[in-house]
Amino acid sequence: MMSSHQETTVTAWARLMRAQQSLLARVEADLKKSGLPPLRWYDVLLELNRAGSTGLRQYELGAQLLLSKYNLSRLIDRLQKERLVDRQACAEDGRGARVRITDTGLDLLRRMWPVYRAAIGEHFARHFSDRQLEQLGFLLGRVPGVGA
Amino acid sequence: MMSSHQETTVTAWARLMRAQQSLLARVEADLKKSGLPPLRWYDVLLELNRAGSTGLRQYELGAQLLLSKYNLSRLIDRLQKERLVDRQACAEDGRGARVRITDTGLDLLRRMWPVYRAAIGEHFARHFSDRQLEQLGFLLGRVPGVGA
DNA sequence: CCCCTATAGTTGTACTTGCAACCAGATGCT
DNA sequence: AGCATCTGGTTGCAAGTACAACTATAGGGG
Repeated sequence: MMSSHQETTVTAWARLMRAQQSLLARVEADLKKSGLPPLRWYDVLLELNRAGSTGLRQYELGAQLLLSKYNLSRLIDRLQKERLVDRQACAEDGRGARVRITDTGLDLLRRMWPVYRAAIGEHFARHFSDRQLEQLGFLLGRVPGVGA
Repeated sequence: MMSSHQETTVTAWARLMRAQQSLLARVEADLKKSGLPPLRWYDVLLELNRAGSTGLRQYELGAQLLLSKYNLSRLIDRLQKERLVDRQACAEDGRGARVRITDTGLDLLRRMWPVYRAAIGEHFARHFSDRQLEQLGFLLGRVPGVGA
C-alpha cells in the first residue's frame, strides 16, 4: 500500500517522539529502582570525565547537553552540593567557572554505568539486530546537531 | 572500520535521545514564536478530536500519551480553564470523568497544525528522503509500546 | 583610555512535574 | 450484605524548569 510523503513523515515523527519518551521513562525508572540519581547527572559526569582534569566551562557543557544556562547553573549547584563536581574560578576568563568531576563523582559514574547499560540493553538494543542499530544510528545522525 | 555491538548500541541510543531533545526544542520554539501553546496541548486535543463526541476517559488519554495520572489531571485543568476541553461525570463509572474537546479546542487544534507541520518539515523531514523516513518509522516502531 | 555591546553565569519568580497521601466509587470474596 | 482490595482521579508539598532581569567581565571600536 502507498503512503503519502505527509503520512510517512508524521509516522516517523510521532514514533521518534514516542520512542524516546517511552525509553527514557523506562531507563530512568530502572535507575531509580537501583537508588541512583537521574540520567542528567550521568550525562554531566560523563562529559566532565571525558574532559579530564581541566574540566569544562559551563557553556561548553550546556552546548554539549543542550541545556540552557540557567538550567545548567542550578544543575551544577545540585551536583556540587553532593560533592560530585567542583567549580573553580577560570584563569583566562574572570566571568566563568571551570567545572571538574571529583573522585566521588567518578565513583558515582562508575556505579551508574552498569545499571544504565543494562537498561539500554533490555529496553532498547534487545529489540534490534546489529544491522538495524547501525541504520538507526546513521539515520538519526542526519538530524541537525546530532551526527558525528 | 569495525564497531563493536556495544559501540553501535550506545551511538544509536545517544543519538535517539539527542535527536528527540533537539527536535522537540526547535519545534516548541517555533510554536512559541507564533504565540501558540506547547505541543502537549496539541497532543491532547488531537487525541480528543480523534475520539469524537464521546470523548475519552483520563486514563485512556494517559495511556495514549504516556502521561502519569497526576500530571494529566493538572494538564486537563489548564486546558479546561482555557475552555479548550470539558469534563463531564462518567455515566458507567462514578469515579471517572469523560473529557471532550470543545469548539474552541478544535479551533486551536486547527490553528496549531500548520505551524506544527511546517516545523516538522523544516527541522526534521527536510533532512531525509522518503525512503529514509520510512526506514526510520519502521525501526522506531520496533521499540516496545511504539509500533502500530 | 572610554564607551558600547556581547558573553558567562546567577538569581527572583512563576509555572510544571514528581511523589505520596488521599478520597470515592468499583470489584471481588465469603 | 459486609469487608478488603483495587482503580480513577485529585491534591499538598517538594523538586525541577522556564523566563526575564541582573552582575560582572570580555572584546571591539573610537
